[in-house]
Amino acid sequence: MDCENTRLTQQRKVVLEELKKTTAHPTADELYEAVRRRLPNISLGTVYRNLEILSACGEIQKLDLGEGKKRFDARMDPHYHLRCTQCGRVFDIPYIPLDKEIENRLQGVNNFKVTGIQIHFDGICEECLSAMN
Amino acid sequence: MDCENTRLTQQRKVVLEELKKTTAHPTADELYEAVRRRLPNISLGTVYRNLEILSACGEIQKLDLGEGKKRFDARMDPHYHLRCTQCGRVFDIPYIPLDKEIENRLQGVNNFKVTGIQIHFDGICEECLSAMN
DNA sequence: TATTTATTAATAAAAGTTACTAATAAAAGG
DNA sequence: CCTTTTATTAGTAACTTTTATTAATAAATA
Repeated sequence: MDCENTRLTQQRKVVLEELKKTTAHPTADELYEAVRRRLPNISLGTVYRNLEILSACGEIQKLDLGEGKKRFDARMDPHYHLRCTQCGRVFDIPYIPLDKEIENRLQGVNNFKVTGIQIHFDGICEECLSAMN
Repeated sequence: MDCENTRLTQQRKVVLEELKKTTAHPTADELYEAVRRRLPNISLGTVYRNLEILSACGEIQKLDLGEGKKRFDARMDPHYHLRCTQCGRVFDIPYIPLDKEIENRLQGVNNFKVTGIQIHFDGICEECLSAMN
């Protein structure tokens, strides 16, 4: 991906701005709805393409939590994600340095070159927990 | 899911048998191709439905490695998966008890009840590594 | 054997995502 | 500036994976 010859168009700017506004880890479609309030003529394909470019260029993160659709996150510092199996919302989990440790423990057990470790959590959020009582 | 009133039909039996034959972690479509050699009239929907039932009843595992499609695994003892980013194949990685440790380290940092930890690895397999030299 | 109920093949439809195309807008060159 | 080049856009079609529908069939039960 050629990130140099990329133009910060109005559409791309608004997609990035709207994603930065939220911590809800929206899907492409949810973000499309938000962006549409500012750019009513934007098309869903444009949102998809810009999310793709932004994540390829390291401006945002593309998440796959096993839901059959992708989510997006403008927060780029190390942290994990937990998906509430009750309400479906996705929350941030503070980073603890698991990756390094896992990588160390993985040395020697196989003949692969490990280049990435994907970790996420399923669980029940605070709100759903208290609603169960 | 009601696993008691379930019938071991010919179709379901062959789907399970074919999945048990392989360590390739096939997709529904790949398994459909394999099953079709024994049951030429089976339909893709039947394969999908039986994979769903078998995994809901704990006979097999449904995997999501972030490819936009699911994979299936008849191996049910604890182990991890690594996807080769070069050739796309999925390999088994011996289990090391990370889950318990992670769960412990996660206590207290948040207000969620963690019910599941999803881990998988990206990397380059032995074959692709040696092909690079 | 009759009856109930799970399952099937075939097909359509849904959901998420990507590809295509002519028109437009941003950057670069003169 | 004005022209030319090139990235990007809206609109739409198409694609991939998966789920739902339906009438027919097969397995279990009575």
